[in-house]
Amino acid sequence: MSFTYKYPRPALAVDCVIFGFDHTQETPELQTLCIERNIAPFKGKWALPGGFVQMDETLDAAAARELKEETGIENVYIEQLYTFGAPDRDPRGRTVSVAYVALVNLEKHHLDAGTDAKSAAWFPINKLPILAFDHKLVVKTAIERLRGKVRYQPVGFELLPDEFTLSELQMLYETILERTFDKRNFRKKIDGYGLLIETGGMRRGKPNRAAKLYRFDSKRYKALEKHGFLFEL
Amino acid sequence: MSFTYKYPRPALAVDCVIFGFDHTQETPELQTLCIERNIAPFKGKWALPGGFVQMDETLDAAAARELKEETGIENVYIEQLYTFGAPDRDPRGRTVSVAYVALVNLEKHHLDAGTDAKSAAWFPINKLPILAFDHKLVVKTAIERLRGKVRYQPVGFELLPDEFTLSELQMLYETILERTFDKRNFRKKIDGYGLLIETGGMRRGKPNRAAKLYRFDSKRYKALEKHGFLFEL
DNA sequence: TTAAGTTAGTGTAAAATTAACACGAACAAA
DNA sequence: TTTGTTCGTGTTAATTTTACACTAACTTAA
Repeated sequence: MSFTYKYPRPALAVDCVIFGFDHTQETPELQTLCIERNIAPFKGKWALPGGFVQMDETLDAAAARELKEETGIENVYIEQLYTFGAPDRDPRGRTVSVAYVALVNLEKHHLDAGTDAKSAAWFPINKLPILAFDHKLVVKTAIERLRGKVRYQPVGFELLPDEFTLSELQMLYETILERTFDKRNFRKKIDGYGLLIETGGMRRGKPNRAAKLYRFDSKRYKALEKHGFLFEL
Repeated sequence: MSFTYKYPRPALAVDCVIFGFDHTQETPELQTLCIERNIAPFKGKWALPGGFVQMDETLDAAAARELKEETGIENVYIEQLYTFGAPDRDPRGRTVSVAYVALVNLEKHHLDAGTDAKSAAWFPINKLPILAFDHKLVVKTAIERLRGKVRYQPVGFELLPDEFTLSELQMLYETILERTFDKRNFRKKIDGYGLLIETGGMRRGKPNRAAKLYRFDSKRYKALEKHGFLFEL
């Protein structure tokens, strides 16, 4: 390969902020998956899963690969967040990191599925440990992005199981946005978008009235999206 | 410097989508500044201003530096957009580019101010020339970001001169969002935010009634922003 | 089997916001 | 002084958002 630009280059990494939500908890919290580093720098400290970009893969592919390698998670919603490039953010030398956000349902993604899972753990976003590098800033940026995004794009469903109840959906939004919604108004609004399909199933097992299960109609959303459809919560 | 990661690294560049708006035109269009490349690859083709990131500068600094070097523009609004990393996007070899968006007022930023200005030109976003690399995609992404952002954050003012009329402001929003607003409703809404200050000056010179000049109260906006203030158009 | 406890599911009315709409005032040029 | 053009201003109807309470359905324990 002939490349005219031969000056020193920063190393290029990807890091993933993985948001997990457990709809089975009474008072669920938004959680983030962290990895305990077993090499220097920051050996023994918690950090976001991530690693270096290879020469022949896209950034998205690198993020998906690292996600799978370090946590066992794959086939989930993932999108680019922001690129962090402070010259001193990695003590080993100049490293620029393209951060990604992934959304998963906690029930589906048990940690024991991961290759390297012993050193991984979920932390509620309000009780994060001290993180390596500038990962605290990365998580903060990711939370802001999620809060902004969830209001005008129906990505919240990515945090729920395929089938969910309306109460679970409401709880999810209340958790992310740190506010409450009126139950009837919330249902009216969601109903108005026509994006949920009753599956016919019911959520049973708790000592109260069973709740109908729904799934998100992503086909219909994609069709509407093209014609300038606006989701807003 | 001891750096444990010694594998091949992508080159790292920054590119700038500079949006310019000329409020003096009768039917203004949003424009983008392009540079005619004088080196291979894509020699003689139009491209976004940009260049490689140096080892000791932040990404923001690299974007600001390239902006100044290639266009003479400095001290303007600039923010990171997205990072493009398709393996084949640069024929010289793997190059990842962190794209930025800058907003300027066309009247203020004449091209002759730039060092290298002879090869730079503004193009209306609907009449862009064929662009080098994946810069068409970069511009498309930038337009989408601008359209989304302008509606819930008062960044539009960056495209106007310091003092502007309400009609100019309305025309700006109509141009960006490709829709019209009712004059009285638009003014009512803008007025409601209390973010404009009458400067006392008037825009004269046209054969019609003179218009009051305003400036954006960025101090007040910053103060309100902290307490969860919402701008929305 | 029945009672107690808990969450699911549903409608209406008031308040707030948004949308529609027209004309006299002010200025420059002819 | 007339003409052409943009500036600046309120009200009403329509729509959207908010506030609010009870019965239904299920499980568990008595």
